[in-house]
Amino acid sequence: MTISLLAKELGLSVATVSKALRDSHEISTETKLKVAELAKKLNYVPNLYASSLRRKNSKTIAVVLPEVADSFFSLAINGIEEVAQEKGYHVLIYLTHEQFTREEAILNEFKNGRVDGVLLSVSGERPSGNQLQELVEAGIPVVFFDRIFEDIAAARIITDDFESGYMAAKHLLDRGCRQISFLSPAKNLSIISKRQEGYLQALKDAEGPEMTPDIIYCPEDNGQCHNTMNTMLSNAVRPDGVIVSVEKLTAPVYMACKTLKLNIPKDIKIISFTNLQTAPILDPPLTTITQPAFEMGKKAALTLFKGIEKKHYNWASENTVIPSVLVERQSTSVDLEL
Amino acid sequence: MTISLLAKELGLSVATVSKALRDSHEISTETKLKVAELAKKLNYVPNLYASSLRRKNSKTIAVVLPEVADSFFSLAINGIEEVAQEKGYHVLIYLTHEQFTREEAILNEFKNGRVDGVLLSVSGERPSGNQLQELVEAGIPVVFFDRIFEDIAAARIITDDFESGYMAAKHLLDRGCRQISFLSPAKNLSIISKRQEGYLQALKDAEGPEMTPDIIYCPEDNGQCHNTMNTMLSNAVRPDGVIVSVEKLTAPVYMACKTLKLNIPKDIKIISFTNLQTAPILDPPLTTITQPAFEMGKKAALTLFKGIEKKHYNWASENTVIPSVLVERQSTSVDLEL
DNA sequence: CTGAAAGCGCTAACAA
DNA sequence: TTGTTAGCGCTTTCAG
Repeated sequence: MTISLLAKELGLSVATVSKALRDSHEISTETKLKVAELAKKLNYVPNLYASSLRRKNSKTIAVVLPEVADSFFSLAINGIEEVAQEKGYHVLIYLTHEQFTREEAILNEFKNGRVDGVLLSVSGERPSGNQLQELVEAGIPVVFFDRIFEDIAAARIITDDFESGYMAAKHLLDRGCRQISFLSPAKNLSIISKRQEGYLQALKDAEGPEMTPDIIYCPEDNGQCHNTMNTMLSNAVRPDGVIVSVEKLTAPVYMACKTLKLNIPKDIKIISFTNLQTAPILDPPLTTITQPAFEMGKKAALTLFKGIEKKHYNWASENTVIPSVLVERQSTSVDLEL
Repeated sequence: MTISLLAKELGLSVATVSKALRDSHEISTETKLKVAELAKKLNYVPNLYASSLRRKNSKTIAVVLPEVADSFFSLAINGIEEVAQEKGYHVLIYLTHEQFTREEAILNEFKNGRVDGVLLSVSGERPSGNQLQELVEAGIPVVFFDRIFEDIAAARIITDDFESGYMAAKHLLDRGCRQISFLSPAKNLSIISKRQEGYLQALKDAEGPEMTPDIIYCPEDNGQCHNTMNTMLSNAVRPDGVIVSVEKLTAPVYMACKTLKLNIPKDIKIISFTNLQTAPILDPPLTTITQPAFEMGKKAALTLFKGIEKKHYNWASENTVIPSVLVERQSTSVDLEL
């Protein structure tokens, strides 16, 4: 089914049919009706590629993520998809698996009209600065969400990672912890560094004797990670509080505590950056710093469409910070109602 | 950057450049090299829409899911994306939110060359039979995964839901349960019915006095669900075993038990269909039936590409069943080492 | 081995 | 209000 077929059937020109289909003001209501009717009857679906080629837009956006097996990104996708569907846009999804080269290759493909805009959470290895710069210069709207690349002038939807890190540490301090470790994935992610800075600052600001920060790197391959944790927790001076800076390290820590028969929160208190919906039914229920994932996804998409629709000339300097919230549960409680 | 620009620069024709770019055998190695070099230097990226329009394929597949905030689908996406990226394909993602009308609208868009193939997990309301039929008839490869629509002849990648349901019930029976409830979402999903049938069969097959099945529907809006569970668990004859047929009902059940001070597994044993990675650190650790999510995604994509590449003439009758596995943990244990 | 030319389906000047 | 026409960038016969 093509426009020209419709046109022939109706005894009209392709131009007229095309305009009628797009509800142009220069077409009579009568013909519009006739066209619409036949289109429906014959189940006409426009060829998006033809129209994209001609109009130089594609009605599709790209979402580039490190991964999707993390509840933050899952929730964010929901937010993104919701507004995209509302706007009649299609959503392409790409996973970088935190690999720089993949990210580069992916972004490179967007330079030729493939997508009308890009939503990006940069990979851990290092951000694809050049590709990004070129994209932005090519006039393709880019919105960072959650994980940004500072050097590129693009809109940003983030949460307050420094604040959150500070908040997490402060929370543990308030609960009496004096030896707080910060558990970090090996990657040099900006958001993790910010959380880490917040943690360091909170230690500095704390009353009483100075505390020595303790940052522990846990590579993502399981074996290693488990060992690191076991060592950390079996040490003579083991932490009495742990900040888990990233969701995927939560389960390993809990498991390690179980193995070593460390009681949470009596022996050690744990707070974790996560959107896990099972936090309240963990053993014990986990105190979390929860990111507004859905909202961030939604807001990011909304901002991207501002850029795509060129409604706001300075949309690219938008810098939205949506606060994370600390939800206190038993993993950091002081009384032992467990 | 277009082919004709490259051609001009090189003093060649567009045809030659096009062929060189696609590594055609009718082009000399020398010119191929020259073309490749300049293309890289000028950062040429082919316009996918132009080539799609011409070739009638799009190098993109669609993945249509009920939702993504479920660990099964998150994991499946990873599998899908992996093989798509390997094949150089793009992945469009669409969420139906279990709504029939959305699913219909989405599928309808695929009729005009938008995608080369569709990976579909049907929505809960009811499957979009007509749209699907038309898609299949239009020659667009469709692969069902996890949730299928029986009446449509398309490849299927599923798990053994009847078996799993049977296995779950059998497991509880073996652990001494005599009053087993089956917790179901309100939707009429084929996979849930299969699990349910397995459960019913297991009850029938069980030795000893006949047991009355008890199927409890929990609508997805939270309040309702919570009430239903509270009622179920406060009844005079409350269940001593529960099969949670779908991931998202797990947390509510655990919460309800907590509220009612029911001890799992002493007072009530729970087994759940879920891919939650936090299952081992729940309170208590949760016995699960785990679906091979990543593998299913991967296999589904692989099968789809068979269809797209037309390598196997009868790929559409492929019907792969990947078994789920029962992982026993404390939520169904008989001794009270808790 | 290279090139000329037609056209994929649609849109947007411009004419009528 | 409708129609004519010229492409968008690419692929693909078919000639050279």
